Amino acid sequence: MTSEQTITDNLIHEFSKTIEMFGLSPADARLFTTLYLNHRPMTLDEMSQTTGKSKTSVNTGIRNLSDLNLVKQVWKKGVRKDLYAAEDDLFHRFMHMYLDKWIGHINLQKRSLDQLKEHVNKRPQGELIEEKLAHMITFHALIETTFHCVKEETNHMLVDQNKL
Amino acid sequence: MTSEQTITDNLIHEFSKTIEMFGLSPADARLFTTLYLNHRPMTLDEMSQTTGKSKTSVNTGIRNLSDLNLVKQVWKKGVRKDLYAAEDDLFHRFMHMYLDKWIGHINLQKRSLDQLKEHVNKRPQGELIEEKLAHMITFHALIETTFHCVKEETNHMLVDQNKL
DNA sequence: TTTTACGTACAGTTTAAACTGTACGAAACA
DNA sequence: TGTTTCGTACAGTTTAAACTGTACGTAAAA
Repeated sequence: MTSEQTITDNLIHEFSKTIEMFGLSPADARLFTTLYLNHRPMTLDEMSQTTGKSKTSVNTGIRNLSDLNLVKQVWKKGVRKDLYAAEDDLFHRFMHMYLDKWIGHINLQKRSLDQLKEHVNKRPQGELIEEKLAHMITFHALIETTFHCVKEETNHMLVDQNKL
Repeated sequence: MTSEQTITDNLIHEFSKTIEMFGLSPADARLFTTLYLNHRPMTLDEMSQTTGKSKTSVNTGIRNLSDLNLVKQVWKKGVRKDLYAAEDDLFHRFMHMYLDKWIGHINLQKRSLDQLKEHVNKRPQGELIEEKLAHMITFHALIETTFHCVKEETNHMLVDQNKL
């Protein structure tokens, strides 16, 4: 019983570190893992008790995870409290969340840099800055094509029939 | 003059956000960008003055960036102070730094999860956990192959002759 | 309708990270 | 040799993030 608990704790601890790699805070990562390892949907109170955090913390954590489409709300007849569950298909969900974050950022930056380029063009002096700016733009372009490639690949990537 | 300064400031601000995407702290990202946009190597004191941070902060920041191989120390005859410069070839450097972080992490986790699997195997009860654990392992495997693919691709990716 | 139970907004608190100033050891200069 | 100038270790401070408890609005139950 006790060592069973320790194994689960270890599992939560380890897996959360991987979730953190996708840009989630330690707390949110831990919350997600808790939800994922639980065999059925959980209420805010249950999560609060399991994670040892306040209900408010859990609430904001769940909102973060929902915004990232990593968690879904679940309805069960006769249950008044909100129920939440981790989404299946971990790999595709996380990858898409991640890649979209990257691609979205790069798109923003492309616009910002182009705009700055306009301003730099109009002044005579800026050869040095201008050169760097060009490098920065190609830098972003390279990142963009890389992540678009990854997105393509992961889209075509087969996952076993259990939906992971 | 003043608007020239604002343009550079904007540039630093924007580009730092991209650097942060690679997992660097805002402060470290800003420091790197400052160094990158400067046309020549800088001393700790110069960076301290330019970023408005204390020398100690700059020092630890530089150490972080050096550990990630994003910054190099430069020697110049007759100059006593340490000089630092941003590495060229931004794209490959950052990508490798990033991919290595991911791949290193996944390798660690593979070992941890395998080890946990051993323990789970030995107890009768754990069908549920066992199933999840299997999913987690394939999850890591998928991530691994993905990032190995990316590494292959970026290795073969050509960058213009200016070395970016 | 009144009562109860839930989710969430908000203000205040705790905790962790970032940062600073002083002080010290080592290397360059005289 | 003594003196100066640098980099960095360390303790203390500031700042930002995470977290909590109360209090309120809303919807279900009685």
